[in-house]
Amino acid sequence: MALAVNLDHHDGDHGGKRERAKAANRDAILTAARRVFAQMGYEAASVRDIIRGTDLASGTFYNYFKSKEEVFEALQDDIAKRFRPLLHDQCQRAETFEHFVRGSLDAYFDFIADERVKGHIIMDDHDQPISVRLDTPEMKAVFDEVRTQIEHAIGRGLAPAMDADFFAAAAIGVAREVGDRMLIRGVDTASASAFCAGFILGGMAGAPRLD
Amino acid sequence: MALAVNLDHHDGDHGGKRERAKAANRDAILTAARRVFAQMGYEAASVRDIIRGTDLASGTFYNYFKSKEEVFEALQDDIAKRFRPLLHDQCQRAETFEHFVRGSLDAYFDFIADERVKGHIIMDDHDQPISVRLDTPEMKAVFDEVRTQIEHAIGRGLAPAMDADFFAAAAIGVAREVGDRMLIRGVDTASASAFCAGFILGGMAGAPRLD
Amino acid sequence: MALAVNLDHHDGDHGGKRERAKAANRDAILTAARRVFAQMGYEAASVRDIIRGTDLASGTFYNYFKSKEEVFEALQDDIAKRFRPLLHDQCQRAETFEHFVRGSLDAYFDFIADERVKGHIIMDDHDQPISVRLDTPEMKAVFDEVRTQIEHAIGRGLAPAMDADFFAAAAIGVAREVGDRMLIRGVDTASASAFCAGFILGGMAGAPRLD
Amino acid sequence: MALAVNLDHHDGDHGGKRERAKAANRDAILTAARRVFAQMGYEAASVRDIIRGTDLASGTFYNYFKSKEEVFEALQDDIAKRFRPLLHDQCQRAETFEHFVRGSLDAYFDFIADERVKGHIIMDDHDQPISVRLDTPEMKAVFDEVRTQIEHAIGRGLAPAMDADFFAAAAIGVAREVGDRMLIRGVDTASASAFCAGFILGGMAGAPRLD
DNA sequence: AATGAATGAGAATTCATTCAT
DNA sequence: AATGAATGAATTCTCATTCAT
Repeated sequence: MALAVNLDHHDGDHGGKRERAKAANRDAILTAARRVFAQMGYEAASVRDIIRGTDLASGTFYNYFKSKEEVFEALQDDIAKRFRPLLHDQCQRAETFEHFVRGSLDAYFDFIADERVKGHIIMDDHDQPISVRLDTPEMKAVFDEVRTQIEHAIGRGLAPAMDADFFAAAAIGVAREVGDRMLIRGVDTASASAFCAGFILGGMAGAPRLD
Repeated sequence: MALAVNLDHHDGDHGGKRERAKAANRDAILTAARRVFAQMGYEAASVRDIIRGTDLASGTFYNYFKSKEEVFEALQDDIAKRFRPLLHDQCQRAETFEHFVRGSLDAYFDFIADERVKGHIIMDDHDQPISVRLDTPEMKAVFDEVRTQIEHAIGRGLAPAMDADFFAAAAIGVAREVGDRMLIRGVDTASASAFCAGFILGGMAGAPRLD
Repeated sequence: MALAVNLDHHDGDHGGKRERAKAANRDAILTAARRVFAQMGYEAASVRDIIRGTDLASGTFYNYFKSKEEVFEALQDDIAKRFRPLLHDQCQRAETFEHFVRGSLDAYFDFIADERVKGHIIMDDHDQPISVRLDTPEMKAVFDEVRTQIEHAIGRGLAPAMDADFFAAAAIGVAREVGDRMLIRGVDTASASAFCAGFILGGMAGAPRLD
Repeated sequence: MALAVNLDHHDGDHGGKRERAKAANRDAILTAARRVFAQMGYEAASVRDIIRGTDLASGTFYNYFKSKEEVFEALQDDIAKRFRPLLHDQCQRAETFEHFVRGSLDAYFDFIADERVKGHIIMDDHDQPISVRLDTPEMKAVFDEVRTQIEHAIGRGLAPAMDADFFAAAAIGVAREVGDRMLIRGVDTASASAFCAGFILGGMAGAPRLD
């Protein structure tokens, strides 16, 4: 009689080959999707484009994601998970609004430079960097995060009484466009961040007050 | 059904009906394209969608444009032609950089408000305004125009010695994002323009100098 | 000056090549669908199977029908249009229920024999006739028609007081199964019809009365 | 997840757990298949649908059956095994053809009512009963069984000299269609059976004689 | 020049089946 | 024997583009 505990070896095989293969495939899809979205933009990209960027068969995509949208969301989560702590740290330490702004900008520019280094920002046919796509899950997630933090900071009274909504929009606009320029001109996070910080803090001083 | 302008077949009157019909058909396509791009976005829109928004037959499209891309470019030209004079007037009159900035912003916000009034900005399912699509030929053309003028102005020495490229990027970023917000919150060009002017001029003051 | 009435030659070109080609294509699709449904059954058949049975390109199917369902309905209409007059004539002339039954059965067996002669009933690999498929648009339409007429006749009091619903079901069941058998054994409409008439009229006599 | 019956791996006990587990898995597949076929119809059902209705993994299906077709056949056998004794009992006891007919019809209507009670007959979206699917292994098997018995009975001379083939077809047609109606109207096996018995016996009397 | 049907490549998705574990 | 991920063929449908009329 079999008294040995019957370990069902098929169950939670978390360190096994199967599990590792699954994780690898999921990663392969996400990586391909990141590249494809960056190259073609989210709208233009098709599920086929994503799987073509992979060794996997077409049907395999659907073992992991139901649609392009779901990959998009997974990427957003991914980015948000990586960026949020960076930003959060900066915010925690900030005692003045200037610290907050500079810290956030440093986090942002470091993040996009890092993304690029990881190859997530792609060169075009003439070896020019394709500027960061605005319609990419990456950027959506980052900007949402930033907007939230800015509004939060303004809510805490770190900044003067002004139109918080417009202010957040303006600050994001500055960082986004300057970041874009920076990637085109060549990565120099320090000067880009410094420029933006000066601009945004100056802008804050110059913007109309609410009474 | 032949709803297209009906042509006589007997002559070659180049300044006559035929020419006018051609212009009318071209216009019909451009108008439909504008609406379709605004509603679905450039990527999602198909040539079919454009001709469906027209009384013309599908084949007729190709008598006027080779592809969706070509329509896009034609629209950009179109917009640029309408926006450039507005902007140019402002620039001509400007004696100080502040005048130039305020004038340009007024021109910009008036332009996007006007675009919206013309129905080019669409309400979504919940009757919320869909913010101006950034991936629209309209907006691409406008930003290019603005960038050119800003760089030109900085080149003429109207502004202090600073990173002109970053400055143009920052100013565009501010106008773009705040314009977007404004359309969501409700059109109020005066206050949006004032906010941006204050912000950008303040930003200029705060941004790092070049030595 | 062109005073001639400008006939738009693109409009209702009902006798032209275009129109003839359209009608021919539509017919080709319907014919192929008929064959495919008869061979594989409606459920098993795919749109691809239908277009493969045709010289047309895959996309062309969708110029004529939105789906397999729509072809099915077109075929049903088709059949109903051809069978209804036959049945109707029989019904008009019938003065007794027996006449009605015999006339309807004659019409039915003639119809299915005719369908078969037209090649709509297919031989299998061993050259055996594939019995008429019950799940074919043809047969659905015919049975609906028959059921309607039977219920109508019973409603007019041509038959004794009995369960009209069951009676119609029974009569259809007899005709359907015997027709099926006949096609397998070899077409002999006279004896099949005579058998069914005798059976159904006897069945009517033997079926329980309603009080 | 391993929900399948958990096997010991250490022995070859052919009458033991392993065998019982195998039978249980086979049963689980058959039960799921029965439900799925009844709900979606044989053609529309996929192997995936069947295994989804099971705790088993997809690959396990192929340890028991090679295809959907094989499950179909197994179900037919299954049904035939359950229905044949019922029908056989009736036949054994029958001393007259009338007894045989009534007994068989009772067996048939009891069988389909029973099938329905077991939940094998499904309600549609409007809570109307979906009539017994004719394309189900259940029904195929039942009709084959009935046909065999009828032909056998006629062969034994219990009925007058008539076209046995057509007679069997007619009787089956009546039972099938009336059974279908009954399920739609509401189960009342006694009256459905009585109607069919009267109809078929009357039909037999009325059908043309062979000389 | 305008028409609109035909074309066939391509996209999203599902599914039967295999096979390493 | 059971598992379930991977596979790639098959299916439905759309679309840009061509071309005979």
